[in-house]
This record gives sequence, structure tokens and C-alpha cells, in this order.
Amino acid sequence: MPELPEVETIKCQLAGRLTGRKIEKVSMAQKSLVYRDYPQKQRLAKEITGRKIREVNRRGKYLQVELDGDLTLVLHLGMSGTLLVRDKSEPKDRHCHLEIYFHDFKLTLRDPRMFGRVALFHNHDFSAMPGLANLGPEPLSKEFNADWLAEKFRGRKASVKALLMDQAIGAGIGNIYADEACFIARVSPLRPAGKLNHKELVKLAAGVKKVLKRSLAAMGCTFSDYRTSEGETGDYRPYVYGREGQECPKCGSVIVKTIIGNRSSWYCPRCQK
DNA sequence: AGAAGAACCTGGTAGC
DNA sequence: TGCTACCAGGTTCTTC
Repeated sequence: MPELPEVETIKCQLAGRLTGRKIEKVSMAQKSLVYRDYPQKQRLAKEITGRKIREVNRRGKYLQVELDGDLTLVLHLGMSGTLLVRDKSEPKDRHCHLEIYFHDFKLTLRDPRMFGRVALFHNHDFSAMPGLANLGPEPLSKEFNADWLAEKFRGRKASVKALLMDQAIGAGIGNIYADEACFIARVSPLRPAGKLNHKELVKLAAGVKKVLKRSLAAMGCTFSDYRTSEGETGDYRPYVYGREGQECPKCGSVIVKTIIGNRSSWYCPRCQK
């Protein structure tokens, strides 16, 4: 569910809440599927209890909680995951997979659809989690630019949309922001990526950065499940995503929905060529 | 290699 | 009201 702006919003809030704090108690749902990448899950609670949190970081859609002892607790929220700061007395419900207790509150991971992942790593060796180990550059970094896209798109017949969502090309871009970036760049998401010219790649790289910054300023986009760790919704309002049949904000013609790579996609057929 | 499609899950909702 | 079908923001695996 959450893409880069949503995970970054959660990361910033958690950094303020958790940095320097000590983990007092951990409660895990032992049968939960969110630990499927972490074979030693029965040791997780014991390993992190009593540890101090040094910092909270983000790479792509992954949250990385840095603990003393060179341990990193990695969390991915999948489609429906939420990390919420709650009162310690709040009862836990059946979708809760992990609770981390601090002196005056607890952090709970809920994930009804169980696409999320939790794992613990030593010494920043994330090779057991290929999705994290093989992430491409952060889209808001200088590395992510038209030249990088040209290198990655060259000769590729897959759609622009499909490649924008490839986490090895741009870490953290998901279905919403791939559509939105294509709209800002006035490029059809259906175009074979290898056919874009340099000018279009410049607009696309800029469109990605622009939409991510806009959404960050709005604390992300709440379509259904997403909440910040303080329980707030995100205020980002999409140009095209989820708006089939409505007016294009640029030209007023009708926004169209189609399926690209098994994912619903929206675009304006008049603005986006 | 790369492209396309299915699978992994549950919950909400649209339609009958 | 109740049932079914379909849809959902991600990742990964299989097949061609």
C-alpha cells in the first residue's frame, strides 16, 4: 500500500518518536506470515528487547530501524500495513503482527492482507532480502535522472509504467506515483520505455521528483488503508490516479482507466502521448 | 534476458 | 439481507 511518500512520512514521525528510546517489551504473533523472510523469527523478540534505537531510516518502501549492536529491524508495509503509535493499554486485534513497547507507548504493526515483511539483520547485510538488497537509486537523489532512465530503458519493450514501478530502477515508486509522474511528464504510461526520446526522459525524471515532493508535503495519499504512525490520513490529491470518467485537470477531457502489467492505470489520452 | 501473468492474503464493496 | 464476484497502493515466482 504505502509508496515512498507514505513510508517517508511514517519514517519521519517514527524518527521523532523512537530515536534514543529503549525497547522494553516485544509481542509477536508467532504464526504471522510477515516473518516469512526471517527463519529465526522465534529469536526476534529476544534479540531486540532491551536495545536502544539509534535511528530510523527508509530505503524505497522499506523502513529500517537501526538498533545498537549493529542490528537493523526491517519493515515493509506491503499493501495494507500500518505502523501506529498507540496507548499501551489498547487491546491488540487479530490483524496485529508485532507490538514494540516503550516506556510510555507502544508501536503496533497491523497488516490484514499480510503482504508486509519484518526481518532482523546484522551488520547491514540485507542479502537475504533481495528486494531490499537490489533496490535502485532513490528517485529524489541526483543519481535518478534522465541519463539513468536512458540507460535502464534502452532497448526495453515493456511499458514506461511497468519500468517506473521496477524497484531496481527507482526505489519506492508504486502504482499511484508511476501514473502521476507519467501525467506530469505528459507521457502515455503505455509507451514502450525504449521508445522515449531524451526530452521525454528529462520530463519523466522531473515528473517523478515533482509528484513525490508534492505528496511528501501532503503526508502521502490515503486511498483506503494508509495512515501515518500518528493515525492521520494523507492529503495528496491525484491528478489521474483513480479518477476514470472525471475531467483531466489540464485539458478537461475524460480520464481513462486501463490495465498495464496487471495493475489498474489511469491517464489522459489527450495530454499524454 | 525480458515480458506477461499468476500467486500470495484478507476485507470492502458493487451488483444481483 | 445475503450471497458472489471483483477489486485493492506490492513483491516474487513461473512460464514462454
